[in-house]
Amino acid sequence: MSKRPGGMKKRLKRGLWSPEEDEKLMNHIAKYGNGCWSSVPKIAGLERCGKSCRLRWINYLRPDLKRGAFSQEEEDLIIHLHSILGNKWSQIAAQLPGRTDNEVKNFWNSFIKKKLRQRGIDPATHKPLAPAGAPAAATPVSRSAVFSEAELILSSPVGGPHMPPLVSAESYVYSRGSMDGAGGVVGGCSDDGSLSSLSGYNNNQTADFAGYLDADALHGGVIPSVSSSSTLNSMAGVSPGGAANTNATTDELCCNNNPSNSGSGFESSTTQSSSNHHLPWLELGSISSCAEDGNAAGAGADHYGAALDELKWSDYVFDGGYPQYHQQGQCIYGDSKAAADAAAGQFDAHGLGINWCLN
DNA sequence: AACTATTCCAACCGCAACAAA
DNA sequence: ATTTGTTGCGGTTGGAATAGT
Repeated sequence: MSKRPGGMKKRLKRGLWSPEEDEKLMNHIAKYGNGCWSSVPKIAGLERCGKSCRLRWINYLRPDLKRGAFSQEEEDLIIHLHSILGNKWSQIAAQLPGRTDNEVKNFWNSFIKKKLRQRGIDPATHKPLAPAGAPAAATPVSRSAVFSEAELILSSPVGGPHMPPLVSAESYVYSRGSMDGAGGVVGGCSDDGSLSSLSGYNNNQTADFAGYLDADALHGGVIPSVSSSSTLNSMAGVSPGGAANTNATTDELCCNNNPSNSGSGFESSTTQSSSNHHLPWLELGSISSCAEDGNAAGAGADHYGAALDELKWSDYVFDGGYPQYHQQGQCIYGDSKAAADAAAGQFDAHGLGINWCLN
């Protein structure tokens, strides 16, 4: 599946990853943690660029990935978040534990987009499509206007108990139930392009940004900062080296993420709120959240780190939890999507947490 | 059965942001 | 202040899988 030859000094392998390569990479991460991706290929004996290794890990090998079909709730959430955030896939994915930005993006492009169009909604603007013959689509919503508002929202402290509603609820209905049937969506943005109304995230239930973006509503996660929170950091998953990546010195960084290092191999999300209900291993350990700045500072982090000391990453990875390969490592859960779905039940973040904690 | 078209998704690319030297 | 290296993100692409003829 080579994309382009790309004359490099040292010939790097491209295309699909083989099970052997995956194993090497997982072995490497099990041993050293992640971080310093540029050195990973050399140390791990992979003929890939570090970037490719990173992608492979983030999008495919990470044990906290959910995989399997998107649920109705996830789909609705994606649509709704997209209406607010636009193509900020990493931020959208951050609200979907176990999902990667790539996965969400693909899902959007291959499924949701189509579906919205079928229902007469412009997936780009989330407004009703102009009827055929009408002058080109309804004045496109000024994305900048929308985003600036969204970003304003996002950048403002979330969770203020009395954050005023930013929009009133009207008729921006995405919920499947509401859309099925004649007419689909009506209403939407105000003339000035701002998202003046967003409602019915769930069956016309009145909603507003503030409510929608409430930490609890968003799987307990605080909206990630636009700056640097990555999917990896902000998803409810293992984030080996997460904060360490940003704080450690280079010397430390290059593989200081060994899980045995005071838990630093697995930092909790930078975007976790105090509610960790999507961090089952935290629940199991009754661990409070970490500092929001991603430094995992404070008692919560210490607690977390201590608990994680108990984890045996390599045990998990290579003991039972190690995925089965299917055709060039493309399906790590079994022979079919069904199997994958079934497996997901025990290999999702929850199962993972349990496994790890039990190890 | 053979061929073609379409769909889906893993992986790649380029760019931007950031940190360290 | 500048350069260099690393990481993260979003857009795009190639090809395997699947559906249709």
